[in-house]
Amino acid sequence: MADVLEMTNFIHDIIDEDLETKKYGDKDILTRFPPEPNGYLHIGHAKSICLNFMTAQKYKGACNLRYDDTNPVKEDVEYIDSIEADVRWLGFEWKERLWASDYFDEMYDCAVTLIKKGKAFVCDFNADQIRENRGTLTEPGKESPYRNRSVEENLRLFEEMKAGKYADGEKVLRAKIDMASPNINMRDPVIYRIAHATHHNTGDKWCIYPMYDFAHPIEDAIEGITHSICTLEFEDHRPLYDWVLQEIGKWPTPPQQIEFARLNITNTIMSKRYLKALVDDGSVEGWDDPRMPTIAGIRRRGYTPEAVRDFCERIGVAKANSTVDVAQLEACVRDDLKLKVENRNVVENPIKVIITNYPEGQTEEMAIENNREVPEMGDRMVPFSRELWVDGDDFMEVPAKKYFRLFPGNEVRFKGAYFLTCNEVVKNDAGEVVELHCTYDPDTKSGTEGANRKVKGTIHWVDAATAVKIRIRNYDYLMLENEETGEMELNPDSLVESWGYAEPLLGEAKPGERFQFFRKGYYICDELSTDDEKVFNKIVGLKSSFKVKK
RNA sequence: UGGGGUAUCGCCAAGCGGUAAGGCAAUGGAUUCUGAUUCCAUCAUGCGCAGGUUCGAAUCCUGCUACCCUAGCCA
Repeated sequence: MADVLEMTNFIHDIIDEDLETKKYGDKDILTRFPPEPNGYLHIGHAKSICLNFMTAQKYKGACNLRYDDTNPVKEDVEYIDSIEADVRWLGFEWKERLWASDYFDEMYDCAVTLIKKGKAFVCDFNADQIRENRGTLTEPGKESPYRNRSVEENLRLFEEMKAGKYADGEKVLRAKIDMASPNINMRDPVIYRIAHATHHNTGDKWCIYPMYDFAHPIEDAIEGITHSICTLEFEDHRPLYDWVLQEIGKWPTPPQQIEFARLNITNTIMSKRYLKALVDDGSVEGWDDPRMPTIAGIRRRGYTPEAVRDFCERIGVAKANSTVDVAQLEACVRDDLKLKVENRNVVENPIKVIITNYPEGQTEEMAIENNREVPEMGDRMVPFSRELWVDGDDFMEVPAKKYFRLFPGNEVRFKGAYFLTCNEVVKNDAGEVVELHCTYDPDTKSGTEGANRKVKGTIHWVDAATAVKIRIRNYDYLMLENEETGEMELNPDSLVESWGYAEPLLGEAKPGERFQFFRKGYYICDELSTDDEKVFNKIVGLKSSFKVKK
């Protein structure tokens, strides 16, 4: 775990001050996580979830889960289940689960209030006309000719909009603020639009729907949110957020919006749109493909919620745009897994080892610790006999510099067993190494005096007679940064399937179980596993200062 | 070109006028029945740039520069 006493950030500073000045009286801190139900949550959302829920926890307050479902044409209930599962998986429980659409009545009343105050008007402009009159970044906009309609007329027209008298786009309700404002969001923004669409929650009750800028502050205020935390791009919207609440005037201590920088990670694309494209064109196997940065994906990949939470704490919260090195995430995963997970012997690209001086037909049960760092995990018994498999990476006919595993004439320790010396290399017609003839030193059995002799290399092995064949899905980054262009590109080698031999115990692995494959990395038994074939996903590799050059 | 933000080690990030935390990465070394882990050590006379104020500035002032957001009836 990160060696941090207590994570704080600038948002906590703001809250501390608000508490000090009793800005919200004796009210508890209340935050909210407000996803729009239009896709799967990703690791970027995890940052927001952790921020909102952990901040609430820190101040002994609470956090609501609220679906921001104000646009019926873009949203779908199919995402609801995954969103809730993801938040819960991360280890958080919301105070209330709410829908923005439940406030449609109240929002309508708020709009009427604005109209009555002369702060909102019905505009007959279409989208193009509104854009043409909005002005530019440097030039002020022009006021709509409908801007000065009487309160009575506006009331009547808005009522008619609600009643379905007009087609989509025919009229909108606009806030009457300032067409000359340097902040374009304040140039009479649209706050209600007409959309004859069936809403997943309210059905056909409404044909007018509030815009985000109008709806969100009201949603927050109704729930009594104290701190409405969102991402940086909404900074320019804050004056409008405050304006809406101020003008409606129903809430004496309105919530305040605070913005922070969204998460970017190297070799990772966070765009929902892009991720959806990968799913749709078959580049990945689905939203929960273990290579995806979605929460569903990293869960299936074998990452733990503890690791993700730790990551979110370690990276901090600030307002500077940044891109976190993916190694930071991986470090969190390794840190969490290393003390939780048992070791297993697995070999890939296997090479047969025959111990020429070991009695035929004999088998010994070798005790091997499950996790050297955690003795409480105990030992397991692994069969050892005359014929074994070793990993293709653990033998080099011509050893590289500083290579101290198996090569002709070299003696190495077979983890938990004996010292073996490679004497003879047997190749097939194609010149590939298929078999190694070795001799073992009977006086070096693990746990005995003779095993204390120093030897440079220790490798793992699998008993050939009892080996279990498994399928291994080795993952690399889905996206890679092109070194020349800096652009992110799909990595064609993001999934490399292989097979290997495993010690017998692994044949009983259950989906979801995680292991460290000795010397290789962390793996999780995938959902695809059957009794006949076990499938393992690579979670993350071990750090290694030695790479075999092939 | 208006407005709003942000600039501290390769990557995150503390710092809020008293002389640059921490994490990741990297490097060197020790231990090791995983080249893992663990452990020790190294890693910004420097805080976008240039001036100024001050006994003292990453922190205050002035002027620049770079990057991000912003002209949806999306959120």
